[in-house]
Amino acid sequence: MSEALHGLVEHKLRRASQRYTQSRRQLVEVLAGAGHPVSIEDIAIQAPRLPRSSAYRNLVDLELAGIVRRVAANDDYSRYELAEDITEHHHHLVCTRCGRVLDVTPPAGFETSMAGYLDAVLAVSGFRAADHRLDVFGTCAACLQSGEDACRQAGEDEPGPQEALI
Amino acid sequence: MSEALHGLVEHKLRRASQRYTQSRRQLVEVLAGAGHPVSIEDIAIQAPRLPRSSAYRNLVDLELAGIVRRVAANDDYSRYELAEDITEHHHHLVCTRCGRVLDVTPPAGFETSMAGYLDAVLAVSGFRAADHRLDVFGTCAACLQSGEDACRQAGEDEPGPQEALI
DNA sequence: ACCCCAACTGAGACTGGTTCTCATTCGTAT
DNA sequence: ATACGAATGAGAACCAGTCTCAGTTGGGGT
Repeated sequence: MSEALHGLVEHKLRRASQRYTQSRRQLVEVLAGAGHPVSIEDIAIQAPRLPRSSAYRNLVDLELAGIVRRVAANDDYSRYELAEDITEHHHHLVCTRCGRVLDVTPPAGFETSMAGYLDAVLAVSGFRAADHRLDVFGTCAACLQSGEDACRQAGEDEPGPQEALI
Repeated sequence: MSEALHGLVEHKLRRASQRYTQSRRQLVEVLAGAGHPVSIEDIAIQAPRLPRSSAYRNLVDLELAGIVRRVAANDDYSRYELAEDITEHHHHLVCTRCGRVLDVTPPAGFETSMAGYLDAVLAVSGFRAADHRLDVFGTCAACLQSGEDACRQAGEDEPGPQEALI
C-alpha cells in the first residue's frame, strides 16, 4: 500500500504528538484497502489480533488527527473511512436492500453546481458551509439483478464488483 | 396545527391498521412544530408526560407507516423529522459549533442537476437511486456572529432565528 | 348495549455498541 | 541508562435504544 499514504498519515500524527504505531498502521491499511466505509465488525475480521477497545481508541485518535472520518450509516453502527484530504472528495451509495456502502466520485460539473448552491445558502441564511455529505439511497446493481439480497452484508473480505466512478 | 396534516397522518396509519392515538398526535405535533430534526431529549422536553419507551415505540411505528424519518446525525443520538412526502424535500445544515440542525429547501435548478447526476450514477455503476440525503456541515449565522457558542445546544423550545429558505 | 380482540400503554429490565479505567509496556529525548 | 509521556489490552462501566409484560383502550360485529 502506497508509501506516500503512510508518510502523510505519520506526518499528521506527529503534528498532534502521536505515534504511528503498528495498530494504527493496521487500521489505516484496512481503511485504505476497503475503498468504502467499514464497520468495527469488518475491522475485527481483517485485523483479528487487534482488540476492539484498541481499535475504537485508535479510531478516535486518528479522527482527531484528521486522518479518519466517522460515517453515521442508517443502521445501528458507525463506519469509518479515510478523510477526504487523504483520499478525495466522494459520495456514498447506500443499498437499502443489502446494506452495502459504495463510494462514487462526482463529476466536476456536479460539484460546481453544489458550490453554487452552497454560496446561495450562505447568502440567504448566513450559514457558512465547510463541508458536505451526500448519501444516495437505493438499490445496488447486484440486488437489482437478482431481485434478492445477492450481496453479502456490508464488508466481507473482498467487497465485490463495481467500484463506482464517474 | 393544520388539520390536513392530521388527516394525512391518520390515513397513513389506518392503512397500516394502526390507530392515531393521543401519544402519536403529540409526537407529530412536536415534529411539525420544530421545522428541523428533533432528538428524543427535545421530545421529552416538549412532551414531558410521554414516557420515553412510548416515544421510541411510537416513533418506530410512525416510521414504518411512512410518516416519520429517522435522521442519523454525527453525534451520539438519532433525530426524527416528518417524512418528505408529508413536508417537502429538503437538506440539512449542521452547525459543527453548536450542534443545531437547520432545514433548507433547495432551488429547482439544483435538484435538476442532482437528478442528472443520479442518472449518470445509474448509467455508470448500475445503482438505482431512490432517495438522497444532503447534509452540509459548517457554521450557523449565530455562531459566526459571536465567534462563540451562541446558540444553545440543539432543540430548546423555540429553535431560533433563521429558517433557511432559498 | 355488550363483547371481544387487537392495538396501545407505562414501568422497568435488558441489550449491545461504544467508552472508560487501570496496570503494564513501549519509544524516544535527554 | 533514565525518565516520562504515549500506547496497549482486558474487562468493567455506560447509556441510547429495545424488549417484556401485565393492564387498558377502542372500535367493529353481533
